[in-house]
Amino acid sequence: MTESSTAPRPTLEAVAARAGVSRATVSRVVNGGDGVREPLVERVRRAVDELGYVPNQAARSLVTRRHDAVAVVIAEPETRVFADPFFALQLRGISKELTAHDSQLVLLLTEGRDDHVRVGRYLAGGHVDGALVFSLHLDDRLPGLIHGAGVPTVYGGRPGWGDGTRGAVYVDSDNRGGAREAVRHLVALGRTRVAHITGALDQTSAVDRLDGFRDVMVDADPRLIVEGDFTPAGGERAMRELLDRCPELDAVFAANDLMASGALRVLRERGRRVPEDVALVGFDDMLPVAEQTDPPLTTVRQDIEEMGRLMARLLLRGLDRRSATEPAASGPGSQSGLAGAPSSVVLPTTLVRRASA
Amino acid sequence: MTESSTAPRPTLEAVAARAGVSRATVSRVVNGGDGVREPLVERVRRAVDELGYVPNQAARSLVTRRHDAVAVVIAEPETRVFADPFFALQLRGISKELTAHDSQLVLLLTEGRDDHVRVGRYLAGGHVDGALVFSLHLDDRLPGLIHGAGVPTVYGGRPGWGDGTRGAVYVDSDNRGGAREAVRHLVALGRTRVAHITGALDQTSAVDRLDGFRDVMVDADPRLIVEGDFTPAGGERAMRELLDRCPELDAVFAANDLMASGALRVLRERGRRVPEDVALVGFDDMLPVAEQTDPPLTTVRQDIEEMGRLMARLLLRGLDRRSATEPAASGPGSQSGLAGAPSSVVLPTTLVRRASA
DNA sequence: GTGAAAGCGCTAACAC
DNA sequence: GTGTTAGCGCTTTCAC
Repeated sequence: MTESSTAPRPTLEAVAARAGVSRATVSRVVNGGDGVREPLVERVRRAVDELGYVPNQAARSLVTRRHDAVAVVIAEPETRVFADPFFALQLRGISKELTAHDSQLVLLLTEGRDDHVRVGRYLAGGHVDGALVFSLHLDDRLPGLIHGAGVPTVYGGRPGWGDGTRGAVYVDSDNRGGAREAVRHLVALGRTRVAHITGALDQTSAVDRLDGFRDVMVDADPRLIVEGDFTPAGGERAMRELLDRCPELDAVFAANDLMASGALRVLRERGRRVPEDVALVGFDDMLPVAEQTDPPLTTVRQDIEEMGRLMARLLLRGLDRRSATEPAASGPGSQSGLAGAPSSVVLPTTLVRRASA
Repeated sequence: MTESSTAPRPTLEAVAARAGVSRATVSRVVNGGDGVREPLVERVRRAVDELGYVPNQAARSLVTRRHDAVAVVIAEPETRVFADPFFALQLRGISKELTAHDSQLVLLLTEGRDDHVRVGRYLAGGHVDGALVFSLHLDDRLPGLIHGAGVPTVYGGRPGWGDGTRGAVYVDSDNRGGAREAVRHLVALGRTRVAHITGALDQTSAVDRLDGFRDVMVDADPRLIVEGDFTPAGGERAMRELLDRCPELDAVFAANDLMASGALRVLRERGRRVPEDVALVGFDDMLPVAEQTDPPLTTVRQDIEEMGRLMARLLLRGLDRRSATEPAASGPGSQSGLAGAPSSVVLPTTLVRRASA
């Protein structure tokens, strides 16, 4: 294992001794140096460099109760977690924003229900200043546990109505509006037998997109709606079922691009031309997928990285606000529902027209 | 922001008071309960539950110098970071192993050179017990910084020969052997004009695969080797160049599946049949890619998730060993090169035959 | 076996 | 401005 000496790291004390000042002064310099005269600042800085001093974060957190760290919880029980670039993009957005704010990203991946308790315990343990939580499923008890942990939280996607999610702050896309636009586009193309491959219906994004579909296809033939699971394989399966049940369909709206790509393969395999025989619209505008299918996908774009960034920004803003007002507002039982508290954001979507519809 | 009361969390002290014992006893119970008599253990446990006590990790770390956290550093400057399922898979493997060991995963994504200093500082700050580092580029100063930080580290992929990487522990695939096998397969198929699309040559994996290619195609026409960058777009670009330079080529070995998929598109676009006119082999066996291209890719499989798991296991084993021997071995300047220290692992690869070659 | 007491390294009042 | 001091909540000798 690569590593250098196990020599004990220098402490504030050591720096103070070397610079010939008190620990308090060193502390001030290390934390910005306000209210310390220039020559001293200089002396301390030099001592810090010479000794290679780095503050011990544990000691600092112990007194400040800040950690400059945020947990990112991805509650995806299945193998799907990362195969989907979706999470990756959100993570990037989050990472950028946190970095800019000098906060660390602690990644909590949950593989199954058991992990939820672990996550709850971790959050309650006061390791992090806040949490960003994704991909909740309707029956999750995670929100309850998180609520119980008393950690400021922003959700990615509108959470369901489980424990502790009323009043929750979240960032979401306009899933319903986007779906509506997608289906309207198909209708405008003259398609009349429009099918829908839904996402996993235990997630609000899938439900909202289905609602959007129904908004336009008010009395859609129920055979034209099949539940998928957001994976390419699920898209294939759903497409086969649709084709079997309703061979005369002339358009498909898939709840994400990954499923659309699966559907596309099945359509080709069954000899349907896209878009001539069947028009196809996806959701996400995940470039590596949407641009590289043949034909490229018409899809509903949501700015995923921006969603991530926004979540982080919302959380950090809340934390700053709270630490600013803390002395006054804190106390047993106080809720953080102050005026000016961050509130949820729903981002608009746009239809991107390519060749598939 | 969702959260419950800001009521101060109970401390050891509080639990001790409630259970009618000393802090020391509570601490013992919380940490396993050895050497505490059963009735007391029970009393303390109940008090813990009733109060909802969760240990404050900062306080604990301050004295134990353990953090039960491991940093995962992904040094990928470009947008590519996550679009590539490669990282995702490794992360999953790592996450599983860390979880089983009750360690947290702190994700450090670097977007550019500037971030390296930040990462170095973070690691030196003693936030984590060790680090897992990926995707180093040859000119990276990251290894130097990490070495300087004095944190036990395991690398993903053989690091180059920058600062502080001699003697480094790493987990890698047998890139050279795998490449050899791929190219031999093409040769066995009767192909004589075998081209190679390399990965980004500032990474050892790309260099090793190129070496493997050369091992078999001993005096390959230099026009048949084009540098790619591990992305689909890079694969397309490289394939175009190859076709322009050397239209008579009859086989291509791409250094990963993503580039192979790009190459495949270009081959189709230029009217070459795969595998009839041009046989194509990839590397990775990234299922969502390799299985779903048309035709499916023949490729060199490496077990990426297992690599991640192994990296974590190696690191954790090293940490355990070290904390066990610490009292004796530590001291200024001591290196952790003890007998029994984990050493690097190179995992075998296997050729997976599908339709493309 | 259990408790008392001494810090871990730092920040934040409060004096000077 | 700068130093002094009192903890933050926990683990860990060391007595009993």
